[in-house]
Amino acid sequence: MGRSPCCDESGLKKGPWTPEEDQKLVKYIQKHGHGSWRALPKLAGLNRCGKSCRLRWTNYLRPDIKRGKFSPEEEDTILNLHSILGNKWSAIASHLPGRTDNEIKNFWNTHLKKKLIQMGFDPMTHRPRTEIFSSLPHLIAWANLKELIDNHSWEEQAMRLQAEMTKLQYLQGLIQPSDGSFPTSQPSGFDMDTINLLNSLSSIKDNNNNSPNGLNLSPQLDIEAAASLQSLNNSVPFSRMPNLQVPCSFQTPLNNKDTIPAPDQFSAVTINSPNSPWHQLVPSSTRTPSPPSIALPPPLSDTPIKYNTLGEACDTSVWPDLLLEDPLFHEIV
DNA sequence: AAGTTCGACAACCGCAGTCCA
DNA sequence: GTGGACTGCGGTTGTCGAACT
Repeated sequence: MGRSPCCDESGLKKGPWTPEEDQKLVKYIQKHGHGSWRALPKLAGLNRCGKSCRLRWTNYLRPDIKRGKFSPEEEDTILNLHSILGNKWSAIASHLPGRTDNEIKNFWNTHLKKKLIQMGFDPMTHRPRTEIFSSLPHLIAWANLKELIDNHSWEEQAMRLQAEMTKLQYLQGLIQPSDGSFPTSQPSGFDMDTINLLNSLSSIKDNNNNSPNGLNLSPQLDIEAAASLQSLNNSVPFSRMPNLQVPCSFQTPLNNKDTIPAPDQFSAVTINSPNSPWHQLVPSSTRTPSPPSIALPPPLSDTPIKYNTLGEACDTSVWPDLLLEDPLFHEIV
């Protein structure tokens, strides 16, 4: 075991590296390899500790490092892997060629984590932050009461409150489908973890097949992933789940040309009134199953379309219109 | 224009695991 | 088997430039 000797020996430089130091380090490693990091600084003529040299090399100077913005595909992979692996940055980095664990960690902390929180998801569990939704009825009631006192009649407000509660129930049903209260798209026992795993397997497999920089899975794992996908496809409505399980749009216009057909086991039905431009997807016992090929996920890089838990096409960067329209949502989030 | 705040990211710290004498 | 040296890893801090007041 043994604790590593402290790097703080007096005289050793700390802080940002200068171009000259970088050049020395690169030159030395190109010529001799890094060998022992502890011995390297002296040999390379650097007034740094070996640990600092190692970090500088692995996180910044290594020739195979890919710099610049993360692509949407990389972001997708990070999110999926993080939902399974948690903060195992090195493990995640091993699936993203050219990216370092430090870079991914920073990207997560500065971008993705905030994004998830803003969307109301717990960045650690990737599940909806239920405390927000459990407090929603109270907040809505409070807000409505305030508005009621200010502006409207009791009758008018009673109707509004009822509408809000219906909206909320619908929302909860979609986000937490396992409670079985509202339209649910998943068979019992098919939880978020399974979805995450499935999602990741799907993206891993796709990356492996389609990208020269794809993931380096062993053939065996690839076969297992494919087998898992296939078996899950037999029991699961959709094999390609959305990023983060973001509930995307809860309703889509019926007359929209771009509307994606409801996936297998679901029918589009109108809600509220026959003239409503909106529909929701509900389990359907009458539809015939789709061919297996439909259930297989399209290649990640080739498909701009993503699906929410109901299988709707959606833009994962967008929150449900229902929520976004609600000023209360902005107050809470 | 100067001061302050914020965000992004590079770098550091310290624990834990592995290797080897 | 033991303990020191070394490396890997994840969390945290520091720095710097941009945006804001």
